[in-house]
Amino acid sequence: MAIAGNESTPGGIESTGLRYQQLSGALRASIANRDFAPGGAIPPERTLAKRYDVSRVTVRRAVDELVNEGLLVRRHGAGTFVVDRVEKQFAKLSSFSEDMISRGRVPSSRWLDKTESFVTPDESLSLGLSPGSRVFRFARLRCADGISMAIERSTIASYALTDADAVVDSLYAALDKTGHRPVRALQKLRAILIDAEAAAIMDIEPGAPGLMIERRGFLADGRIVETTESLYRGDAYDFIAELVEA
Amino acid sequence: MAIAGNESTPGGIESTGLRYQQLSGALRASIANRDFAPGGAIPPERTLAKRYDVSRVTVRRAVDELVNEGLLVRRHGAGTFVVDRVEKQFAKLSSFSEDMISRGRVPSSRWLDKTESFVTPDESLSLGLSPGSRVFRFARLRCADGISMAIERSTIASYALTDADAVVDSLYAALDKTGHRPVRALQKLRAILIDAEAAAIMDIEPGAPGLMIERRGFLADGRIVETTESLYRGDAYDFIAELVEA
DNA sequence: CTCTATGTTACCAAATTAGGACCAAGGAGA
DNA sequence: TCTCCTTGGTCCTAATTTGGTAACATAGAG
Repeated sequence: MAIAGNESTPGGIESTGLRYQQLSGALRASIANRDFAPGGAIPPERTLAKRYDVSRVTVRRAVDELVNEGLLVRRHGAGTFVVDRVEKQFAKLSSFSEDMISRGRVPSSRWLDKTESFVTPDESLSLGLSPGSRVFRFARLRCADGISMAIERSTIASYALTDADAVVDSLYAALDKTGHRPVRALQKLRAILIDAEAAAIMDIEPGAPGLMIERRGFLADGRIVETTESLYRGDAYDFIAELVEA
Repeated sequence: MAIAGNESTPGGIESTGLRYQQLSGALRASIANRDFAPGGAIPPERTLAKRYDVSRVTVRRAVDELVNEGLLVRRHGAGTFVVDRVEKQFAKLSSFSEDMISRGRVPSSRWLDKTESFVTPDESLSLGLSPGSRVFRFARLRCADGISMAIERSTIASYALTDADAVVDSLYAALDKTGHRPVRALQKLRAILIDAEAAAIMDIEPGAPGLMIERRGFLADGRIVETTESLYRGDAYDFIAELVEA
């Protein structure tokens, strides 16, 4: 298989134009799809160069990216290996309920939304669903000891749940029942100011500091089953993570 | 596709009539629509010139506008790229400079403090040092491509460095030389509002969202060699973490 | 006329990519 | 142990692509 060429796509999405970026994307997909087994070696650089019809320099640059991202590890003379994340277990961010319980607080929540509808174009991209697919939407106000702590908005691919009411308390418990609980997740986190709408729901002042966390949950086969946007109160929540050397 | 002509719009909004402004508007839209992927390259100038049927000079002026607005970045010999929010690999233990270099951005910093002194009682606890021990203190304004990104305040156990001036550029590089680079770290992260003092240093508005990260760096033998408080601009920094759901 | 926006052309400089050579580390088998 | 092969690590040269810059021409507005 060769990487797509560099010809322009007049009405469509632009390709980056840099071959090593296209290649690193292809490799990233192979890792996510488990084409390259976690902990196992990926094909040697010379093989990849032939397979994708690029030079070894380009392969090395593409692999460099993934090594920098921590997805791959090189071992001189042995090969390049997919990092096995199950053994690392660093940066384990526990779920809201678990987190609250471990702090000796009582978690509760109020439903803001619990519906089934069609994907938006944005979601069809991020969930990898075809336009017109159905999804479940859940939104909850999360509280600890009766004090509002966060707003959680989840979108779930329709194949993962029988119906919206299958989620009574824990979303992940419901996904577990259908065998669609994510085994891996990517989280993106940034600091924002809490806007008027969210502030009203949480009964706090607008403009307060907040943490926005976007999570994409992956199934074992690489499909994205869940996207969740969580907005945490900055004045009430700390995140702790343990890091290891890259 | 060609840009709309120059005819006047009688009752409507005044079109500028300058082709490069129309073009920069079209490009701005393409960026907003994600037709040009964030972080990816836009088509080369010669391609844009052909596609929009304008000269390369005009393309360059249009691109100049977007570069000045900070939406695009040029890289000689490589292409012009859509600026993406910095995504920091939260689970990866790397220093600011290493992180920026690996992303192809140019790190720089301004020293705010670089001294040797005695531990405070607080620090003697967190660093595990006996009262009266000496420590190095470093504080820097961190920039990427000349734009302020964070304020970093580090305290280093004195055994880990020969003298304060050993840190020229990268703190972790200096620690590496003496064999005292942390192999593990604990980070605590929370959202805050940037106060007047920090805002003045970073040249931004007070009250902007920020991420405060406290890090304790451990040596292989378990000693804490480093404590760092970093204040990141919320509008310029994303943190990403990959995790395994329990 | 001048001034400005734009087009055309040419060439320079920097980055990517290709392709190759050689070295060093690791593993497999005699 | 030793040898041989594979694999990543490093260096080089050359071609191609891409942005950087300059000189000059053209058209329209004032």
